[in-house]
Amino acid sequence: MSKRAAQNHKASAIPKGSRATGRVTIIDVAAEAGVSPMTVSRALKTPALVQEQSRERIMAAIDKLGYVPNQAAATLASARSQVIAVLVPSLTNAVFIETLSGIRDYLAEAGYQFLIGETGYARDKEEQLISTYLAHAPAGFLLSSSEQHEILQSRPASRAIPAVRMFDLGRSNDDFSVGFSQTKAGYAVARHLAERGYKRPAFIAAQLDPRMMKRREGFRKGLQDAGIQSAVEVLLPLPTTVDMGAQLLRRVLDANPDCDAVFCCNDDLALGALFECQRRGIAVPGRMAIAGFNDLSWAACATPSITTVVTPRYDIGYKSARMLISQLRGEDIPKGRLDLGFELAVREST
Amino acid sequence: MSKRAAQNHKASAIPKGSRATGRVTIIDVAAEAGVSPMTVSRALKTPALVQEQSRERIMAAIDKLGYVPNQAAATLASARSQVIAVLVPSLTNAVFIETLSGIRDYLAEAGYQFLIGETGYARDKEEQLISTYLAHAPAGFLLSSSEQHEILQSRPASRAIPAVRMFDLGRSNDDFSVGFSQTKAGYAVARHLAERGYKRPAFIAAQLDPRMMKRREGFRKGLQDAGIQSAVEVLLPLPTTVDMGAQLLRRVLDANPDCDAVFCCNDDLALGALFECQRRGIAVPGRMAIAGFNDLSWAACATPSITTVVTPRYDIGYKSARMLISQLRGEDIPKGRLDLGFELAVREST
DNA sequence: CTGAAAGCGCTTACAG
DNA sequence: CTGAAAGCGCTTACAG
Repeated sequence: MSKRAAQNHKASAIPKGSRATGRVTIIDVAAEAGVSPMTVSRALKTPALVQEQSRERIMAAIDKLGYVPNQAAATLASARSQVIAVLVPSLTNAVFIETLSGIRDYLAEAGYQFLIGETGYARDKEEQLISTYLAHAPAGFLLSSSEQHEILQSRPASRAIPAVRMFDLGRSNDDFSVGFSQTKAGYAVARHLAERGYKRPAFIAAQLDPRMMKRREGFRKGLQDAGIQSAVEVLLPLPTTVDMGAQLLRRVLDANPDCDAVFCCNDDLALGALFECQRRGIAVPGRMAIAGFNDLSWAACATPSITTVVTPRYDIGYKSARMLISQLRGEDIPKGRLDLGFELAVREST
Repeated sequence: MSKRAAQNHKASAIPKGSRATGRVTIIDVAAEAGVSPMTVSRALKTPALVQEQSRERIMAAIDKLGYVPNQAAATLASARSQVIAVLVPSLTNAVFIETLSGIRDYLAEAGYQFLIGETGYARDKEEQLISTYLAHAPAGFLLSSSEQHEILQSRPASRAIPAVRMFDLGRSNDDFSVGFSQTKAGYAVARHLAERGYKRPAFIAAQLDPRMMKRREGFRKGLQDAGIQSAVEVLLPLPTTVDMGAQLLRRVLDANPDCDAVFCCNDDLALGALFECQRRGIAVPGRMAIAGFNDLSWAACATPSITTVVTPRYDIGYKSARMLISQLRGEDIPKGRLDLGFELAVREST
């Protein structure tokens, strides 16, 4: 039994000047199992390289002593950590939460932890978070905007940290991204409303991030291609809430009472718009059609049920994480965009 | 300029057998500033102990070289990390997300990072996560159940890791907890319904965790004290969704058509119940009153607006983190429970 | 399949 | 206010 292991059993004198932490180390396990520390390390990381008999004795020693590996030491020695830094715009938005669930599920399988940063849709905040996280030597980054990507890629090649961009697809195939086309999704909603015969559709949005702007762009183009003129657009650079949806609908009606449909750039706004219609006795969809975005849990069971764009947000998280870990493992995966697509769920509200 | 710093400027030959990472270290900064590494370390951690002139030269060197501290090395050397492990039951529940926002805000101010674990309301999952996180030598834990607390406290005193329990209050003053009384909140809802004159209130719940059971217990007691008999209780051990609220309401009506009010153990269920009433043409609150729990964003602006219990979930996160950091800093804070209370928001639905 | 030596980049514990 | 030495607990890079 090693000196340190002994400390765990009887209060032996701590050597003068010692910094002993009392922690069980790989050295204690090695002594207990009668092998070298190096073999213990191998038994943990690459068991196939260790003789079965040694492996068994090592595992028994680990159990007996209650050994817990010290990640800080491993990270320092290998210059690689098992931590992935994830940056999302908001933590109060169900969409990103589900993406985090996907990330978590994949990383848990793969044996990684993750740090979550919330950028608040602000670029300087993003940069600050990246600096902070670099100190943790993360193995990789999962990001939700393109600028950060560039920051990481500008590092010297030897120190490059892999990154995958989520939600939106990169413009080129030069980097890794997983998502779907926001523009096409907006376009699809416009075409659907046109086909249903709505003449004066409005667009409302809050939390004006680049993705919202792409949905709007696609929506405009769709209306244009259908020969329809948008009734009105109301955009507010404030956080998205259900109540905000009610407010925006009021503004739409004030500005253009002829409006007969509204594309809400997310389901929170759509729910608020629906409640506002109910409050005013406006029939949905008879007098006003409502379309949302994301298919959050209430969209399908609202009265009336809400037409919305079903987005693959869980999958975006899961597959972004998978793409990142593949890179880390040096697997030969093609660079480029993974387009997971979207679906338009047509329901009662349109 | 040190050997390593030089490497960053010109591709000097890498010594045979070297493990140089190419990273700028505290040694490079020290050389650049003309002080010892120890002084650089002090300038970063305890600037007050370093002469202003040295400090300025050090900061200039840090800027010039682009030094980023290596947390793994710091953690290994000091046996303390700047990471807090947070365990919450679910990441798809807005309640816990807002709690995480509070935690994040306080920890960001205090210079800590955090790892988030999702227990899925399962005890074995909790224990497994604690083991995993212990390998990261977290400075402390923020937990949401009591069992884990005991696991951590059973460690030898010298290696004890501080923990604070969130949401629910501890039974005694022996440990740290921040939350409110779930039982009293349930009680308050019952008394409110009784005062409004409802005769046959039902209770519905999903995701049956201990907190739900306490709300139910309080609700029962409140009805009893008001001399009212509950119409029926429907509990399902499945995840909470809006649609589940609609299903549960249907079951209540099937089992007891006389029911005139329902206490939904959270707002997701309440929203689903409201939609189901609208679908069936059941007047709310005329024929059926609905009360929820948590005051999520839609409760106040639904049609009709939903009576609910306003819970201090952001504050629970913020103040739990504050309590934990106080402990870490060795500040003299009294052990015990911090009761943040709750509020009953009486609205149109009751 | 296994091990001895050196090193990762910090901080501790002294000593001045 | 400052610094030289040792050590935190692992993994790398060899060598067998």
